[in-house]
Amino acid sequence: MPNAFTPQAAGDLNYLKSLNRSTILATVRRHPGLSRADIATHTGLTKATVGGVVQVLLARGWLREGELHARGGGRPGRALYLDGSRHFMLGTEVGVKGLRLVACNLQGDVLAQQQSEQAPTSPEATAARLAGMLTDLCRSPDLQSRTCLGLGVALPGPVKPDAPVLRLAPNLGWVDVEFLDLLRQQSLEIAGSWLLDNEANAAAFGEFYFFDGTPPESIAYLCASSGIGCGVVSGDNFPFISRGAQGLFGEIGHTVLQPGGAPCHCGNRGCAETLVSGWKLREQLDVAADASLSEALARRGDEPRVKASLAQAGEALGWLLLNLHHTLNPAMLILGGSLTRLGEPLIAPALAYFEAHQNGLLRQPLSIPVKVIGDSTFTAARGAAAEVMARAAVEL
Amino acid sequence: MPNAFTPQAAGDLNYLKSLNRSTILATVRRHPGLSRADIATHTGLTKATVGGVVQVLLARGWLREGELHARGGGRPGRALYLDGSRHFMLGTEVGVKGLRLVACNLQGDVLAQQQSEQAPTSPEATAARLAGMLTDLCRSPDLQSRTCLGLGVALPGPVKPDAPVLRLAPNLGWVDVEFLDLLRQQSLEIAGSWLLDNEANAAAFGEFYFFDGTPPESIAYLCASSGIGCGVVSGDNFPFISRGAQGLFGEIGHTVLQPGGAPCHCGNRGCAETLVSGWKLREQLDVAADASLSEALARRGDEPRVKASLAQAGEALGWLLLNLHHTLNPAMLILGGSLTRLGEPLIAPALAYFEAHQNGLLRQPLSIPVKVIGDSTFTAARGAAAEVMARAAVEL
DNA sequence: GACCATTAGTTAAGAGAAATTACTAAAGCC
DNA sequence: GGCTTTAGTAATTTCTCTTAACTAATGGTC
Repeated sequence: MPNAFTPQAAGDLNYLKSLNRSTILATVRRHPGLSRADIATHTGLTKATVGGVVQVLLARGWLREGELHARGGGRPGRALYLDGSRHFMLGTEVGVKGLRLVACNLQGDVLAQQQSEQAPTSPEATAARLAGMLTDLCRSPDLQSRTCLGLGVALPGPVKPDAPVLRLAPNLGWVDVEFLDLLRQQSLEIAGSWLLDNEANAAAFGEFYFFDGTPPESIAYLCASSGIGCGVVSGDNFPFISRGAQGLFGEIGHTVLQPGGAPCHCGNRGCAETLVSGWKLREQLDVAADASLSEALARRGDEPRVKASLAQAGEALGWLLLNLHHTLNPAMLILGGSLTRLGEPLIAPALAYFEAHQNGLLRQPLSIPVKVIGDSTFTAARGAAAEVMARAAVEL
Repeated sequence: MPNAFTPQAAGDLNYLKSLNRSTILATVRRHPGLSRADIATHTGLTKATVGGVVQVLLARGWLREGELHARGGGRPGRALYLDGSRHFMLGTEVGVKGLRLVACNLQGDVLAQQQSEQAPTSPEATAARLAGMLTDLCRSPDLQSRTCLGLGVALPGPVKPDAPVLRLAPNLGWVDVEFLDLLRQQSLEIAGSWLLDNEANAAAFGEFYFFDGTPPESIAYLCASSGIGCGVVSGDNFPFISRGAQGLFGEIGHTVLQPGGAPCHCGNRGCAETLVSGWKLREQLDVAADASLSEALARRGDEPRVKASLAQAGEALGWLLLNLHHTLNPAMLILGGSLTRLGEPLIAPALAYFEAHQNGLLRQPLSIPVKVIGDSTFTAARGAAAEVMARAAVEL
């Protein structure tokens, strides 16, 4: 797929340097413990080049040297790891139901987290509240000795592909919000670069960037909560987020599955969200907007009506997974969002539908793995932090 | 979206040079008649760099100098154009109904074309037949004074993303065919690099690469013929084809629109192809496999059954366009493939459906242009030739 | 018509990055 | 201890882009 990190106009030597630095960093990220020599063979760069870049990264606290490991004869190589002790990135998610904040180190470990279950109101008030929580979070003892690389904000709606502007968050009622500017007016003292992204994109990016082990060629993260969104990330050394012309890539909640079906808030009928989404389940099962959907349905799990609704919604979710796969063909599907907390009654039929229908395109099993994140409370926030790290690596 | 031209492992100076050369070439391609100075301001490169690259491109016959154009005072700039007279690329499409061949110059003009309406049989026999036709085509007088940059072959099925192997062409009955190897055994004398791609990808690439005027940020080409496929191309200077993990990106013909609907040859039920596709229309309207669908239906255009079928299929096509848009958000949609020859009875309802439903995601008109290619006989073949040119530009 | 301002394009020198080569460092093996 | 092997560094070379100076060509002005 495309590449996140292509020079807009043309390339100078600076770009080349940045490219190689990011490549080396990505190699260590994916294969912790490699030596300089390993990196050289792995990336195709020469020992000398790798050595130079590694020196810079060590000096800046992005890498640390580990133990020696001998391999038969010869001088043993010095293992290299991401240094998780010198920096941190802030990530936040402004969700329909509340705010989530995390601070991560370079390895993706969460150093501190915080959440508020109070639903956002206006953009301005939310920015003020978020600023307060961020200030609190930054007081965590574990962060004091570290350098901040920046702040990422995830929002539940499409974001302009070329500017940090939220275009529309239907479930918040926000339109064309330049949220970072509102935050800046709060005179926050947060160093580094700030960025804004859609929650599904951020979550997808985080799952890809901080993947345990060698990440797949690409992933699609399906975010099922109040609405249904999807983020796609791919790319070897520069994870790339597919955004589309207007930032609407992955707005699969409004793909039409039943022409003439139930009306959707987008104006059409029979959108995917009218079959499976938080707002639809609440409507169908009479759960109040301020109550927790998962708790309410857990209590009422034995009601036939609840069972049937969840099974039906689950099947629709599987249907969406299938169409997503046949359209984007990601190497891995990840299912997250608050709806995964509804558990087996929803997830099992979704996976069953997908498993039963995914083959056929090549007349052989495709076996695309589907990973379900049971608790994705901080997934998008952590992903926003990952985006900050990726940008910092380029600008280093 | 991602970027076609990212170094797999790491970047050397060679890569940088190639990057800038391609950028400059892309600038001339998109804005014929620019001077060196214009290119410099346009790309951000310096006059010196541009001058050097242009000299090389002139020497190799990729560019030609045109007239002077004065702009007020000062020395007038020398217009630069792609040189359409020194090279050519060969492109072929192995279609379900026959073979199509074109030779293009650097500007995308078709210098020679040829087609055979005889359906392909085995891969080996088809390679032999194609080789003969290619040899014929290369005898065209207009090609004699030119250098061949290579050969591109488009096939109706998914191709491995990292190797020139056709994985499956259901409508040809081919499985895992290394078609370029079969062609090589024909001892063809065609210089340059050879490549293989899916027909929708090739067509999409060609429409993007040889776009008249400044191309949109990205395009999705929906190919409606025997089956339904889709190709997506994006990227500024290095048009990138989205391929997915297994080369199945854009296999939207098998997205499920009606669970439990009519059976599809892929094994599932209710795939998009069961609602709109060449094979479905033939089945529905009793058109023999060896007859021309468009001619048969043109004759029978007044039958209510034909009208109803086409209207229904057209609406399904619009539905597909809509879901494609909401999933990929391309800046432009192009509708091609042999089914567009069925004309208004099919196309009008498709466009009407799309127009009526495309808005809503941002609460404002999205106005994604939809371009219909009435006769796309040589579109995929020309696109394959475009891919050859793009590769040659990188390897130059 | 000489001169100047302005823009286009080339040439030459300088800076930066990676490749090549040669070297030092540190281990195992004999 | 010496040899072999591999890791990492240092010096040199090569390549590319940039900077700056220069030449080229035009229009405008006195």
